[in-house]
Amino acid sequence: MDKFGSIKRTMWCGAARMEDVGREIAVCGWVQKRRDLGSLLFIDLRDRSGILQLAFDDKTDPAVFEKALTVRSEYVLAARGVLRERASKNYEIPTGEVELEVTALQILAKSETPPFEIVENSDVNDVLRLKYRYLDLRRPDMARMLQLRHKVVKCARDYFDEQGFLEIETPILTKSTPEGARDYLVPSRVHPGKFYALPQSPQQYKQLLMVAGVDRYFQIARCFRDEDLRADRQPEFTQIDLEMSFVDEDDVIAVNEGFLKRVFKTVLDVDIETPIPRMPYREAMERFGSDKPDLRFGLELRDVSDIVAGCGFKVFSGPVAEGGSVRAICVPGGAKAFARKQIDALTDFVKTYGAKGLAWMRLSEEGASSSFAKFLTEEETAAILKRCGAKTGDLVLIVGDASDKVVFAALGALRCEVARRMDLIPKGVYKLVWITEFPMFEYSEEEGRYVAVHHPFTAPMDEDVDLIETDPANCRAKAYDIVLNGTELGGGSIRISTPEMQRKMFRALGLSEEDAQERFAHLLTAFKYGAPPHGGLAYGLDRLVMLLGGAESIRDVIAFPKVQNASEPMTNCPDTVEQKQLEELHIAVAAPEGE
RNA sequence: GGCCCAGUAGUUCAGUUGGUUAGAACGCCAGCCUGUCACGCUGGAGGUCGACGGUUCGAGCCCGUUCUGGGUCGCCA
Repeated sequence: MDKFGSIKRTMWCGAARMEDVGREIAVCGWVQKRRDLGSLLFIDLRDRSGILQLAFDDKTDPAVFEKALTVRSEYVLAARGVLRERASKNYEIPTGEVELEVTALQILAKSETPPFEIVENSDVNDVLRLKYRYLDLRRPDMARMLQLRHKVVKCARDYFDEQGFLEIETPILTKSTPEGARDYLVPSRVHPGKFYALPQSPQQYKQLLMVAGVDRYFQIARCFRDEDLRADRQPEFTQIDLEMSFVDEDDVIAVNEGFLKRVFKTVLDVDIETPIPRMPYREAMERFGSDKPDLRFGLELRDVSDIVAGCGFKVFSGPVAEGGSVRAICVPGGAKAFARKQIDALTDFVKTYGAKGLAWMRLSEEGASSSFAKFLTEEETAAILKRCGAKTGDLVLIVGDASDKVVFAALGALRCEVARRMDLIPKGVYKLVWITEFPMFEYSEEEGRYVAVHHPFTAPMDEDVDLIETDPANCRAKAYDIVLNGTELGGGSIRISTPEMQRKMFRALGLSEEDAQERFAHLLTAFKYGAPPHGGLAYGLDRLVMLLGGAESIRDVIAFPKVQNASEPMTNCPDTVEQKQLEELHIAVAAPEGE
């Protein structure tokens, strides 16, 4: 092993080009590959920028050649020499026309054979990758993803700085205000029996910053939610969080359209059209069965409740009578694409969303077949087909349920599933949409009360203020989500900024005056001293990077992510702690079940 | 908490109806090779078939339990 020092890097591996030929350069990196041709030896040296071929010849310098022969995969090298044009070129890689004729070589570290090959697009299983994440991150696609993430964050800092925003850090140790997701708790040593909570978002702090006169705040904010993981959900994640004073919805949306335009141009060189279209929540649900509609394809929902309300088929008339609905999607060309077996699979699919079943009609060239036509009159069937715009060759899929929520969930998901199966989703297309006019409240069967759809600091729409008390279910909020290709990228709202309205809101949520005071005294008190009208938005940075980078999982854009049971295979956390630590924190741990 | 899927060499996988000594590719090791870049050629090492239990003359394969991971519903203001 050689001592580091005599060879200092002058160039990244991936930067060498024809115009550098003849220069003496030095590079550092890891051995990607060694090709031994006898008295000729090539080593591909890799750093985060790319790969450069090192060339060794036993006649030119036998000592350097002998040393190069001992090198293995993932050894760390420093190499100096003169860059030269290759005798035979490789046009597949950016540095493929040149190579380094090495005259000085240092082996800075040896390496055992890694547990998996460090190559692009490897499909090694996730746990192994995460256990050796530092090796996984050497892979060019992963290195690129980290660089892309940096670019997005830098773009956010640059843009919001230009727009007059101040970046301000808010606490990680905060007060638990149980409304929404489960909190991660941190025990206090100084206050026995008391706990901090890790922030689910900096929501209340950023509102207090508005009261403080900061006027425009942003933060790259780490957030924590103790809920089950998904492909696009991690227990700790990062928001681009911002808040503005003296603004209405249009102001917040305008600033953020500027940011989105910038980030798409900077990162992907894609021009997005502004203003970005807006769609009220109700319309999104009616047309797409989702508050995050994917607008890259059609397959819109059609309400056929009125047609089947009085029909003889209980599966259809029942839900309508019980206050629900019956809705359909028409799949052009679906009659051929979906045989009975595939339709059965779709039926199982909608059942996972609570639907009782899936009614269907195939309009094949050879004639129609259907799961429901025999229960309806010809006129009723014809009216359904007309409503859907169904033609020969199409497939009509129908879900009815006493709960609109179930119908929308099932058909909204089904529409995406069908589009995936029929390959209807165009590549390289970015469809952004603002979803607006969200409901303020949603009735929670579990809690037996109304809960905030967004959060309890969201302001109602001016024309719906009175509905908070008279008809909460129909009260709409000044809330908006930005949706990209069927994924919620971010969301925000105009906030309540008077103590009266905030109290009214807490009352509607079934929070007593005492409870509200206990949990939110800081906010209610602050509002007494002159809170400016304010509002903001937060992006899920990880999701944004995932979509921009074309990653399939949020794990691919986070340096050290957790696996599904919220543990981390590399450090093996969470883990037990010493009894002494527990005692200092005044914590007694019950023995795990079964011990 | 529910449902679905997967677990075989270092890695990615194949393994027929339950039947001899569990295979391939890549990787690894050794030898040869002067223009490779998925280098090539020759040879070699490498396996508790996730674990436990059961059925059977016999289990990688069938059954049960369990562990690990992935996806998903619930959950995620």
